Amino acid sequence: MMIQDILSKLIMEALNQAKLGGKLPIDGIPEIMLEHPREKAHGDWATNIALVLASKVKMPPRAVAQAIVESLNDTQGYLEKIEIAGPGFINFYLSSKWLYEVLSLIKEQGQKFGHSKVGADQKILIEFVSANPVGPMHIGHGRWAAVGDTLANVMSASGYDVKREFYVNDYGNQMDIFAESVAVRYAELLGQDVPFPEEGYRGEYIKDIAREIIAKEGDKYMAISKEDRQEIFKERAYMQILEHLKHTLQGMGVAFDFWFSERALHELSLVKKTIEELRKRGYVYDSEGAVWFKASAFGEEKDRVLVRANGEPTYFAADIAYHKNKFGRGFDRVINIWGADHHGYVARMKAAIEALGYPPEKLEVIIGQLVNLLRGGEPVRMSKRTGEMVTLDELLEEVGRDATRFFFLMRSTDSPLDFDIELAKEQSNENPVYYVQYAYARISSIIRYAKAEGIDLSGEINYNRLETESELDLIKKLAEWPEILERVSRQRAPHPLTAYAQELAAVFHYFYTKCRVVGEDKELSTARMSLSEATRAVLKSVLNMLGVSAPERM
RNA sequence: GCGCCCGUAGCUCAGCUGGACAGAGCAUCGGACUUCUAAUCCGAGGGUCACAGGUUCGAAUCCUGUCGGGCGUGCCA
Repeated sequence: MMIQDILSKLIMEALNQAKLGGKLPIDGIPEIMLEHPREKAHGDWATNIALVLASKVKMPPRAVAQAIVESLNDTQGYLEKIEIAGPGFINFYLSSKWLYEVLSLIKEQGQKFGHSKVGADQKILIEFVSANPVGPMHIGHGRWAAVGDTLANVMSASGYDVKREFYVNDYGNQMDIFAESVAVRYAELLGQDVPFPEEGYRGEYIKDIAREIIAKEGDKYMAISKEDRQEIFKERAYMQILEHLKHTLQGMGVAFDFWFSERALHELSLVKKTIEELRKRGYVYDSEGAVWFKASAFGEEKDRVLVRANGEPTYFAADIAYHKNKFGRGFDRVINIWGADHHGYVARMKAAIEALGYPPEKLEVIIGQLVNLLRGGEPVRMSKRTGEMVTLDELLEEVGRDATRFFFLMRSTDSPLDFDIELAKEQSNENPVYYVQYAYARISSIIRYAKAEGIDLSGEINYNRLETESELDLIKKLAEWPEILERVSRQRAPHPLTAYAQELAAVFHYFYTKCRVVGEDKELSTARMSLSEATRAVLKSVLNMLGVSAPERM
């Protein structure tokens, strides 16, 4: 049971007690809000309950607070002190007894500390990245890879049953253009003069694919028809890109549970069937030779095309079928991570889901703002037209996985991210990744030393020897970890993790300068060693969630 | 035009369902290594929370409007 729950239960009991004693004429009990005060001088936890109740019971807030405090009965001795402060806040100061219990809990649970069952085994599907299989991943994909993977890590720790999925858009027009691009480069390399398609993919990698075909099989494909050539090249190039995507994701430390092919939807007629179902439900009509979805029935500004006049279904139609399939697979919630350039698509997708009879809130879409790549403060230009861009592979190569992931996870997804390559590469104090990793390496070093000096934690540990401010602050920071995990899960936003990692590292570094772990006093050394071990376990958990390595030495 | 996101210290950004004198990192300035990792620590300066109204006992946070930036507004994906 987390300390908030304990406190909130105590307050609730106090309210009932005060009511029975005639001190507070309340009807119901409002939700009890507890927070960490900004100021350390205001205690470890505070509640505004008296301020909330004051107007209802027509009493001055401080008098309400007084009545509550008088009725509060801390039987377990978790509280050191309770104060009424300011306009009527009640401030709680935790006793070290509770802090020591946190330490023994961490010792017992190790890296499982902070894990919970708030997710209640709800089945969650997180779909992210889903880069088109027509080229290498770009920087923006990297952000979604990091965010999606870390969110999945945290939600799993919070008791959700989470699966990661990559939707492969391996169908339709873009694949044809992709194939044509390869075919044209192939012909070009063999000395033919053919015009490059207007919308073609101009990246150098297209030429590489063509070169490889030539190297392996020469010019034999010039003998067959253009159509056959493109069909063969499409499959080859697709497979190659898909392998490449998997390789890049591996470099990011991301492993998907499922790779879902758009083609499969079409091959199994699921797109057609979904449109038919929508039609049966009365949300489809024909007009101007096309088939339309009545999005306007769900408050959308206009209706959307499902099947074009040329008979080809739209991407949207396939995506509806895809989402129907997701729910059909039994997921309670479906989370999609999309770039801001797709946000106009959210409402219509939700409309479609509603039209199919699913509650639209079962689909959660995280809209992430885009990434700006900088190098030493200067924007790096990228152009889809010329195919000139910095790929995620290059970034990983240059910056490394740890810094890449950490930087991608540092900001709220609501904020556009400035990713400065030079900064991320810098192995200096400007770089928060190393700051956190250094703390980990430092703890590891201390623990190695302590073990060598014969300190061991197998016997009784007298936690009450930990009594200075820097020690207690460190324990309090460790105690926050479950709150962070819960918050990240609830808000579906991983960026508090990096902030916490930095805070925990900072509190540890401070403890390190104030307290010597290994010393003459065996009992004290053991207690501090145990505190170090606890910090190491939690820091390791944080880094694991982030997908950043925890080096034993630096 | 309309929709979504954003506007907080010199820079990059936190600020959870409104709460007590607005936070962090970097940068700047000044200190700390005979002791378990100085990739560290301590201290200082630095803000009309874009602007104007409103709701509230209380607003960076909620509502309305204005200005500024990003993205979107396809029978593209």
